[in-house]
Amino acid sequence: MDVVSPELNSLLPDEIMDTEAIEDIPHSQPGGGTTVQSASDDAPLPMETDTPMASENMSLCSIATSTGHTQALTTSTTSNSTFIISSGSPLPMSISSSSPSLLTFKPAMATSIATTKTTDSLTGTTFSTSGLQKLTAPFTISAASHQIILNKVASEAAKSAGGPPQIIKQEGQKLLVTAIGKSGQPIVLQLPHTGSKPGLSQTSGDLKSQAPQFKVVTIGGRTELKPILGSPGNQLTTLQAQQLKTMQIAKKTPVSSAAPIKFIITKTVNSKGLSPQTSVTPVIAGRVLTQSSLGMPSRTITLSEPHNTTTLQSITGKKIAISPLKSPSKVTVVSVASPTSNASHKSVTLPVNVALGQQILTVQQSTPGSPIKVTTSQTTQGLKPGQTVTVGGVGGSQFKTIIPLATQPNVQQIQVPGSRFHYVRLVTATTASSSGQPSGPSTSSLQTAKPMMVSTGAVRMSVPIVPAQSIKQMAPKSLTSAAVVTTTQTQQRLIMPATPLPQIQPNFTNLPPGTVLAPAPGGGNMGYAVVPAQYVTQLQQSPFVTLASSSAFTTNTGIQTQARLPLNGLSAAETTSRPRKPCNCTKSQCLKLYCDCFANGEFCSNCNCNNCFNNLEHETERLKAIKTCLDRNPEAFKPKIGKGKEGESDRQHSKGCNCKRSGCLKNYCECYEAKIMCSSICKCVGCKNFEESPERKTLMHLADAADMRVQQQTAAKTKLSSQISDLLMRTTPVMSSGSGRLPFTFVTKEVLEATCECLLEQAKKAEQTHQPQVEAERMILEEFGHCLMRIISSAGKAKADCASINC
DNA sequence: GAGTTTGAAACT
DNA sequence: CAGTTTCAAACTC
Repeated sequence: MDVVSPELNSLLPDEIMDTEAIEDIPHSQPGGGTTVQSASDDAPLPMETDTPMASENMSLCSIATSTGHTQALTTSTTSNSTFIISSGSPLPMSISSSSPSLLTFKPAMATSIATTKTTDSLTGTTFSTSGLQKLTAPFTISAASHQIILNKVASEAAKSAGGPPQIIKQEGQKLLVTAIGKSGQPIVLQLPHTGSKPGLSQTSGDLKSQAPQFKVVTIGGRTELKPILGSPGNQLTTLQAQQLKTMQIAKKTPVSSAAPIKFIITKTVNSKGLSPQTSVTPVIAGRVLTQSSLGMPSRTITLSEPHNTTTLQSITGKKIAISPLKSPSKVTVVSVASPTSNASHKSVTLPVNVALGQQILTVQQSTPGSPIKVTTSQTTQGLKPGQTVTVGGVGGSQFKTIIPLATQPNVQQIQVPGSRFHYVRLVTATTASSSGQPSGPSTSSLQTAKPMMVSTGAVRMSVPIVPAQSIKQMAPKSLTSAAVVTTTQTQQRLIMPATPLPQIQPNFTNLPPGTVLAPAPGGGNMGYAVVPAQYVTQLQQSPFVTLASSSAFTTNTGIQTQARLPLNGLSAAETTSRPRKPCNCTKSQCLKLYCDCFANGEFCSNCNCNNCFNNLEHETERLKAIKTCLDRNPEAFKPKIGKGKEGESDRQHSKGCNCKRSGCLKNYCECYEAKIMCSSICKCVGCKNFEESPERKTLMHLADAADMRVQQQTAAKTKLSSQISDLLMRTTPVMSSGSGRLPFTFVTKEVLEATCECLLEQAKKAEQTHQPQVEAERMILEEFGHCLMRIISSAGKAKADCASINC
């Protein structure tokens, strides 16, 4: 085990999120026999999220009942870090570490949660799995380090199931944990070799060719991570492991028969946030992931975070608690599978996406039959079928997230901008266990689609939560993967695969900013719906949006809210504050880069376009168009204006302009439009858009003057407006008293006629004296002013009289 | 608001 | 890759 240093941590996002790698890895792996995999496909792997907390508690428990073995993984951190893993009896596992640090793998028949306090670092070299396998390797968990990587990597030794002891190696600063075997089978925690050979650590369960890896990253300064690995229980799946494989989305993952899962994510202060519904084991000032014990119908996972009140929203059967986290905080999502694997096989995919200030929380599930409860604290965002919500970070941080979908339930990732990531680990217990609420349809607080909002620093995204009923209806499409991809700088992309669509799968890394791949409306073979990130927000505004069915998206085209993501180097504030210009496309169907909406990865809304296909109703066409654009230019959706090293002064057009006639001093020029100067890469002719250009300076001055004028006018209007309101406010009491009237109320028909006569008289007078027109107008206006003054004066006197009389 | 100009995008 | 066409925004009147 290794702990990843902060520096490495900062590098992880790209590393983890590399979608290409994701796709490639599965294929590159040798036969399944050599691949380390989790126990069973059905068993979801627990995911965990790290957040930098001064003190945190985390616990993950996964339970597999079928074998009567309970697996519990608990990680608790109290001001320090603790790593505890308990596994079913067949697999006693222990990691000994020198005090004060403690790392423990401990078998438990039922759910066991162990909490240990550790000092800043944990180190150990031995990992034993009840003789089945023994892993010995130096490992370190240090509070200072912020990452823990669980990786499914095969080691040579691991290639033979139940073979020679496996080793947990400390490599660099990464911690890899591999394969979870079925009950009674060895679990391997392994640090990846530099080699890419997939290892295998598990004998039971289907071995998939994929060698999933998942990384758990702890964010934040001092958090320690406590990666947990599922137990050898029957139903721990390779799948989960694969999912956890951070960015690798298994294209062909076995459909997990995961039992109902409850997700509870809570941000708690001293466990205050724990939802009553869940059997949560509060951990000391940290996050608690709790799992129920064997035989219990519980599937609750609670993530608690200090200083939060939790509002629970429940979907029958499953609970999802989402805790908004403050940037350095952690988000944890845990899912526990219910024992009802045999129950009705309505698989439910319940994605919960939460965008937190700088955190992303995603919850996903596919569960058979049982209701789902979602608990959310603070703002939440919606749920989508198969979906993922990613929240963008701010400040140039990039993060990419790929989240496995239905077929890979239980794995979720949370990413935080910057080097801080949050991974959500969903723990699935194949057996029912926990004291969570029964999976009755009734108890859900999410009876209606309720948008959950999570405040995000610069970016806010939300997704409506699907009512429990709808969720049940959600087609358990065997989604192979879900991905959230954030590409450039502050841009974010969400990818929500619904069903496999190999032929059209876009290059995730190049999708338009803020793109979400969601189940395509209309189903069909289309597996992806590319949804602009802001559309997620749009969706949430419609209370009737149902994530359960993809068709729901099609009904929400009118939603307008734009949660724009920063583009072209502009700050989030800039982009969000400025309303998007509606396009006027007539021939491109808004599916070409001519269309600004499309080019920005947005759906058209409130546009003036004709025959627009840039909407969910035409997701198929839209997706194809995106693919076409990406084929033509992989950078097509990336910002043209790169952000300079420091400040805007260094911003530069990625390709340069080609202006011929505008001198690069008109908005035709992309450089000028972006308010940057042309650079050497520009191919413009007669360029005047350079630093010393007098024309440019003149234009700049004019522009500044114009801006100033506008500002002054705006200020004047505001002031006048406030004065008028103030005047009205002052006069209101008079009116309300019934005894007074506003001056204009004195403008009766008679007064009006008299005024007009005065004005006409003045006009005649001017005419008779042969005054020029200008002078005549002046005289008339003057007279009009006098008239007004007399009216106002009369009104004032009348009010004064009334007041005196009343007194 | 209609028409023109412009340059990026798309096409060949 | 270069030349041409298409397109929609920017601009002018």
